[in-house]
Amino acid sequence: MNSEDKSAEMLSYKRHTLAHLLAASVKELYPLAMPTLGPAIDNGFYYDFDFDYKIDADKRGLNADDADLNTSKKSNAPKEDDLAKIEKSMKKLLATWEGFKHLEISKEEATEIFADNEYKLELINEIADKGEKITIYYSGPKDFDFSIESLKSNDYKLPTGFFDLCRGGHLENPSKEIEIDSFKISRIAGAYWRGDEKNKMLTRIYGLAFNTKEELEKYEWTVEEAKKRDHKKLGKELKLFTTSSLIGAGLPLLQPKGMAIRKAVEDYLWELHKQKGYDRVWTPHIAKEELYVTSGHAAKFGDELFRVQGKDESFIMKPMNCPHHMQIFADNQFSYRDMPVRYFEPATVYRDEKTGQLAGLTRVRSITQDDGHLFCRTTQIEEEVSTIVGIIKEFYTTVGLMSDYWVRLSLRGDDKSAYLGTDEVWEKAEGALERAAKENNLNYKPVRGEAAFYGPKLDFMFKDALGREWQLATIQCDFNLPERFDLFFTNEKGEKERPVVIHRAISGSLERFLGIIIEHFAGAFPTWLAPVQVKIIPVRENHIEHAKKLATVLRSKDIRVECDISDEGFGKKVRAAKVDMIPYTVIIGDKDIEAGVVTLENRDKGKIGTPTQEELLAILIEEIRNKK
RNA sequence: GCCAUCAUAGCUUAGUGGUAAAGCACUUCAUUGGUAAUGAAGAGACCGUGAGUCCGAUUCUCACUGAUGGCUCCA
Repeated sequence: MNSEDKSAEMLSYKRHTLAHLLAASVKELYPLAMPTLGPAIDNGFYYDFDFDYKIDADKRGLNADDADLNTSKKSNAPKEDDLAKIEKSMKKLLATWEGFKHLEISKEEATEIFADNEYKLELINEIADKGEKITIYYSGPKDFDFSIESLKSNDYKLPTGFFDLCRGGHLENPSKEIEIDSFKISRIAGAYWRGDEKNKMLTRIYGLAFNTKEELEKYEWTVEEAKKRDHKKLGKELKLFTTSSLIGAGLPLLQPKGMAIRKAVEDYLWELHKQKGYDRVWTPHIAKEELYVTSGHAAKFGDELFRVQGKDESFIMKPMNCPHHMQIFADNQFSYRDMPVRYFEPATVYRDEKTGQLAGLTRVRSITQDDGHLFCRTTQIEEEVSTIVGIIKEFYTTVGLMSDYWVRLSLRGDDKSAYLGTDEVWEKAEGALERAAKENNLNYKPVRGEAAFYGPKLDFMFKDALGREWQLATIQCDFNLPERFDLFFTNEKGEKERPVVIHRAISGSLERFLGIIIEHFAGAFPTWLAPVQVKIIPVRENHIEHAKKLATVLRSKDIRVECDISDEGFGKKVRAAKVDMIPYTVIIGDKDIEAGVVTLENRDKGKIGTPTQEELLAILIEEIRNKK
């Protein structure tokens, strides 16, 4: 083990130790709380408790008042205000924790010790079933000692410390090894037992922990910085999008400035596709349920479908575009000479996501996919996939996200019966995808068993400013839909041949993509994406006419321009342009008008020079065309 | 959906059991200013919606709506 791994391991030990300390403090402050699980995590630790555990007072050695408290309807869980108290208690307790001791016990002994804790019992059974050793870790002062008998008669707390069912991995002497200000309790949240919403919701207390106080502060600073570029905050400040409680949760509205960015992305996407043989199509937003029964989406999306009741018929808001595109294909009599057939449509679909899952632009109920489907022969998969990979690389290189990505090549698992399609088709498709990934030098990882039941796929993962990983672009082979809709074309022999469908999306969803690039650029968009590309500032009121004329000329060249005609001081107008992070500022005053030029400045480069109108146009048009 | 926190003017926030304050933005007037906020005045809020407690609620309680964070990185 190298030193880096070693120190990472020590940090994880420290975090795990703190999880125990948290549980011990909570048991002191809330004797009725039932500890469940508490691991070390990326930035610290957490511990889940059941604060409303129905108990048998006698069994747990508690008095009747405590038991009564536990039967009241109101939750006994601590509130956010109580976290400081818990943290304080932890810091006090830490000084007495000089070590850990452990004891290996039998399943029977463990069952007896944790008889009143159904969560621990579940774990004990699992451990025993796996044939692993059951161990109890006890922490406290140096000269402590404990026996199985003492554990049986106590509720986690022993006179000198705290014990828990645990597999180990702690610091040897917490009181010496943990800097008191290098951890803190950060927040409280609900969490289902084992993450399954069918289970009871527990109360999770999160803590942050790092090697030193400085590292903890650095982490908190990073989080603060990340918040500053949060797309929800910037979207509001820069007037990119808004929401309305009258319209509903998860249904964002794009302001003109947000739409300008989206349009630039959309146009670029189409530009990349139209030269590769794609055709634009358009499909309505609702369809009969039958369509989705045939496609299988009705079963898959279930209660996520929005239903629309007409006078006599009922419809469904489309959750996917694929079935619609299948119908467009089916309307034709294609020959093998026509293949591949490629459709492209940035189309909005609707899914009734759980309200708690909705967030800003990244998780919404109206999703515009830059969707495309192509129909081809198995022999054409590789070339088509390669073309799409090329588009993806070009697109993400342009927006500057290509530097931190990886691609998951999702392949069929061992149980072949779980997948649709013949071995031959799967092998061809998987091989084609992998070759396309290789040829294009993608940083890809094959993952067995990750494929959809209908075919293998390539998923592109990119990281945003907050370090969160987003699955954006995707290329999926589909052997299912052509089957379900009985699609075919005529081959060389005059026979019906089933095409393979390839689903592809480059940005994933335009809403989510907008959110991600807002954070990626922290609002300072490159010129081609900027909602306002040029701000014209007349120095005095009598320069407004010149400014407006120039604005008209720029606008006629499709340059997004704003003219500051407010009656404010010059300095304030300059500041406003900077605050809005507008790429180019053009200043027009007496000096400029006399010389027949303008003063041009750039957000990043500062003053550029004094070009003539023609020169200005050339500079801007060149930059926008090159997507800078 | 569930847990926690929150909701006051367009935005950011202060405040109170007796119907509210400030900054920015906005409007008007003065100012004609060459690189990050000219000055003054004005207008703007039934304090998210609905109910309850109270003589009286924006403030306390409940419900609803919406926002934010969290909901297996496993003993």
